[in-house]
Amino acid sequence: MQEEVRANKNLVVFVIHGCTISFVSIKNGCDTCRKALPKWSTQVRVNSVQDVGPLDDGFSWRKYGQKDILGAKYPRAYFRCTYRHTQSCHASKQVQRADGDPLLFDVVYHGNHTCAQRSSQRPRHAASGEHSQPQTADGQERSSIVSPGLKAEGLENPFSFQCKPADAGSAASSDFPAGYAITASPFVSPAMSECQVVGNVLDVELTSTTDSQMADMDFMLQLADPDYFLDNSRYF
DNA sequence: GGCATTTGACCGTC
DNA sequence: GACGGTCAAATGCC
Repeated sequence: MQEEVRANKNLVVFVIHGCTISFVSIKNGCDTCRKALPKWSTQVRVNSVQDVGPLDDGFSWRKYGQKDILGAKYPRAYFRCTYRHTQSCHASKQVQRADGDPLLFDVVYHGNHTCAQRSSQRPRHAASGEHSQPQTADGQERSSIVSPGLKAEGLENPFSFQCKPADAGSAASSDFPAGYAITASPFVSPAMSECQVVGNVLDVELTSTTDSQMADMDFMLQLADPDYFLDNSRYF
């Protein structure tokens, strides 16, 4: 499943079937807290140009900006969590249509939601903008849909995994406790049937070619608790 | 009225 | 100076 892993002492980047997940270590001497936030991206394909359903990932986002990016055909939209101020949730994301494929969106997430709120209610401007709720042909709102294959595996949240150390006795895995569960919220798309998440993060086998500390780590990557990940970032 | 998006201006980084 | 990211005033919708 792993396509590529790029890692050094400060940064680890996973590229898995088109889905890039990068973590900036909190120990890398960054200037701001924002830079220490986990960052990952995914690509989402829609069925039609008008179909922006996949951009509703279950959280409530507020658009705060849009920029034309040099060399990019389409502008980049900037979103932050609606509860940024009320709950100090600093999750944000950037959405940009791919140049070569208008049906493909590049979505980059920064930080994890510290708010516990999902966008169960329909956004006020659901008919416009880039995170409208997916709707059925008759205009009814589509309920949350879980990827069938993952649902079959008993995962209500398709991107919530259990840690799976390859070797419970190894020094590396002892600090990465089995059963440690966190949630990759951005990938919980209620619009799974409407789109194709090009990259799925399921099982990451991380093998270092440059750092002996990283040798043959095999674990289930989980995203919702970056603090834990960053605390253990010495492995990267 | 409250909350959302839009969009030009501003700021920080390279 | 160019560029990307964010701010905030203006505006619109419910």
